[in-house]
Amino acid sequence: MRDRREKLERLRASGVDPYSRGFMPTNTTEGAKALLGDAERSRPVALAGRLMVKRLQGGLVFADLQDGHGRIQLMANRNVLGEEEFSRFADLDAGDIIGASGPIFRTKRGEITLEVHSIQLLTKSLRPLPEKWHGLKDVEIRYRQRYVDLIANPQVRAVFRARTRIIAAIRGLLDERGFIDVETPVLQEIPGGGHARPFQTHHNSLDRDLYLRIALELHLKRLLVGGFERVYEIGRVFRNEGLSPRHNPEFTLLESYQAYADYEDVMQLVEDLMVVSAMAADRPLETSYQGESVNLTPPYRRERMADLVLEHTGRHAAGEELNDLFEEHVEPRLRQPTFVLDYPVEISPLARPREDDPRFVERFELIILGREYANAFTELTDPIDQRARFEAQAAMRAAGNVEAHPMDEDFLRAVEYGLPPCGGLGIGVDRLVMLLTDQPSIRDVILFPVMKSEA
RNA sequence: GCUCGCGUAGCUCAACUGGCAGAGCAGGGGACUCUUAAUCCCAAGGUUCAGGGUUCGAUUCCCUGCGCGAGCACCA
Repeated sequence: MRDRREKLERLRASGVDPYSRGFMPTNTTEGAKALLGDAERSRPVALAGRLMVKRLQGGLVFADLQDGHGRIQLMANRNVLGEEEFSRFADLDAGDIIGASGPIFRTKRGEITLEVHSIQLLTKSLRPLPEKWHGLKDVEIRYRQRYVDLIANPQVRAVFRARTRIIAAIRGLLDERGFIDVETPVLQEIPGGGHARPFQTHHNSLDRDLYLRIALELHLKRLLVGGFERVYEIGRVFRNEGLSPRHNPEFTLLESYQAYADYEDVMQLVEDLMVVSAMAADRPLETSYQGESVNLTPPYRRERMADLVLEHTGRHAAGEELNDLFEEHVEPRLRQPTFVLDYPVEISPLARPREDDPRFVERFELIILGREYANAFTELTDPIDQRARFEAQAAMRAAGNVEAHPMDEDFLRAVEYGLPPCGGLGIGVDRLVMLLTDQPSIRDVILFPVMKSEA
């Protein structure tokens, strides 16, 4: 650090701007490598990136230049560059961002290399890079200073590129099927659509408390009332809960709603989404997660919750007890993709009851490796029933259950205008990305995860 | 919030039952015209997370705090 500050001042004194501009690369490192083909030398190209490793060898300097796409070796030759520019090149530090120009050729060892004919220092780096061989391992620094993680660990960049591709593929499929991509409020008066403690905030000029949304559901359904028949949103939601390898207080949720569909149709959609997502992540359907093999090839097994609980525990149960037994005894044992069907009505205040047995609703979750990846139902469209469900939740709330669903009169008013029969879906995007990039922690798929204050 | 583990140089890691805190890489100086974890020589680099305690002596043992991780709780 100190040495580099001094070097910075020396550079300035010698008339070099250590934070210059005006350099435009003609190619990426990968593009430049491809340019060579079978030729001995290419036309001159201009590349820009971060200098990663420097190897001095007398009158030659080899260095690796890293850009957003990859790396290429640079070679500077004293006899080609001239004494002055050669020593300027040799004086560069690992971490500096530079522009380099010259033709591409192959070294005697066969490495595709740019022969440096001119260089420009674009940004001087004042801090040393992590160890070149072991990279950066300290997870605390990796998460707090993700920029360093991304410089030092190319596989981390690959994970986040895969994340972006997965989300693009999801959008692509939904767009193609006529869903429209919408944005609904993050700041809400009534944080509904799920069971979770919200973050509270305050609007100063309205002098009113607001909450960060915990789900997307109720606004998306209002849009179905309004006449949009297929909508979806991929957006950040916030839940005021503990942290774990599977929980970050802010995370990305996909929710979609499709008029005139039911949960059977949504199961089909989920299977299709899983396939396009895996493809986008370059992940085969027969794959593994953290060493455990899993086959994502549809169709997925479909089982009623009550049947699964009976099978695993020998017990007939209903209501919340059924769900508790399921979570404790069944869910952890469901390793291959399974649609668990027909949840108790008590824990599903927004879902449509089964006609043949109103103790249950037309709801499913997709469980893979003991974890939930999707939650969906045939939506409740009866405003009278919906009001009764909210009132039941409000009673639980009054009894001290802070996560019971709050009453939302405006939502009820919307449903009273007429919500078309529809199927809704929610998918935790971060957890899906974890599965498809084989990452053990949600922090590995969120660029800047929530951390405690730095000491 | 609870339990357990971890915290040593910029980075990756050592340091026996408590006995002078070390190496590699990075950074500094030097040699070297086909290296690619370059190599070789020289010098430098520390609040051992913080504070307290036990001890002749603490990186090591004890307590408290902070941070990180895992598990639990919580989170349908």
